[in-house]
Amino acid sequence: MGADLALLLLGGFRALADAATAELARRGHVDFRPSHDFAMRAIAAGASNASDLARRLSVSKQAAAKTIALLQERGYVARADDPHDARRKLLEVTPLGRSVLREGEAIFDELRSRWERQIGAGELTRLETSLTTLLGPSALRPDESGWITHELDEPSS
Amino acid sequence: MGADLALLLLGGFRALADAATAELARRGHVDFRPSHDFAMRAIAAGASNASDLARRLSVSKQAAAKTIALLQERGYVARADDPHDARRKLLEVTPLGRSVLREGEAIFDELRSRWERQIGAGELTRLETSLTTLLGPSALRPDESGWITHELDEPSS
DNA sequence: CCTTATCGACAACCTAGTTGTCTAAAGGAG
DNA sequence: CTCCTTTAGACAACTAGGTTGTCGATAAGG
Repeated sequence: MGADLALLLLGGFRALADAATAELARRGHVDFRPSHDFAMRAIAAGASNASDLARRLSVSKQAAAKTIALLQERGYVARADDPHDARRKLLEVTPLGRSVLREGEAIFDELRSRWERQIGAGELTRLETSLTTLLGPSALRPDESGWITHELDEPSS
Repeated sequence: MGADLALLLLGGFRALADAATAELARRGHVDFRPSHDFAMRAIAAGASNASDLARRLSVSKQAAAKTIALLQERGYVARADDPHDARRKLLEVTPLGRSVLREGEAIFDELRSRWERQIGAGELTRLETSLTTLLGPSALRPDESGWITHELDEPSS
């Protein structure tokens, strides 16, 4: 049935995202969600102020500002005055921010390896190839292609 | 990279869910989201009151009550007094509710066929088999296995 | 009969968004 | 150099979809 396909895809994402969130929490990054990761990556990739970040994430400036405030509060990004434009506040990823990004990548890689061991490297590559064909390569660039997720709930975990 | 896998799965779900939501809207069911569908199916499957629905969806009674209020307001479910228990309000799926469920199924089936034409029936079955292996069969029963999604955003669409 | 459990409603709050309004600063046209 | 427009970011007020805690009414069991 068609709906089952959607459920499988969602279930797959949630399994990975929940496991990653839980593992990050275990390592001290409590409540660091996928959307925070997206935002951090956009900042690391060059979004140097709130308005720019908003554009890259395709959300309102206000939503971006709230995310920045949260990331700043937790020490993942820092804001400084822009010497060339008094309106702007320059965004910067802190060492803590860089470490959470690195750890996030490592965790996802580890989760992928786990799946590889379960169904085989070939089968997993095949799955990725199929999905890439279906979605187009733009699916991998959320911060440039104009979609962003709402947060997915933490289950009982 | 591991994170890409997660993005592909999320992208796949979103592609299906957004297309289905848009198509339902086109057919007159405006703002009918996946979570409404989950709730309706749980009711159709026997959740006959708010507390029961809450348990099946693994959310609080209050969250279930809000969803019911919305579905009732739009005419998808009806509530009547329970003759055997004055505390309960019996939930019932209206003809309109049944029709939206039928249409939802048909739309998802059609979307799946479209994917089948793109990558081939064998490849799609393979993808579903892999995901089922990875997630276990419980992934297909969201209303019984204890997870529910937050809503996913409508993108620019 | 009385205690305990359950149903559904209420108020208050959280998170992650939205739009609209506003000030201050930047920058281009004349 | 001065206007006019654009931009950055902050504020308030709102929405959706959740949460917890409280409460009154009803049901059910010792």
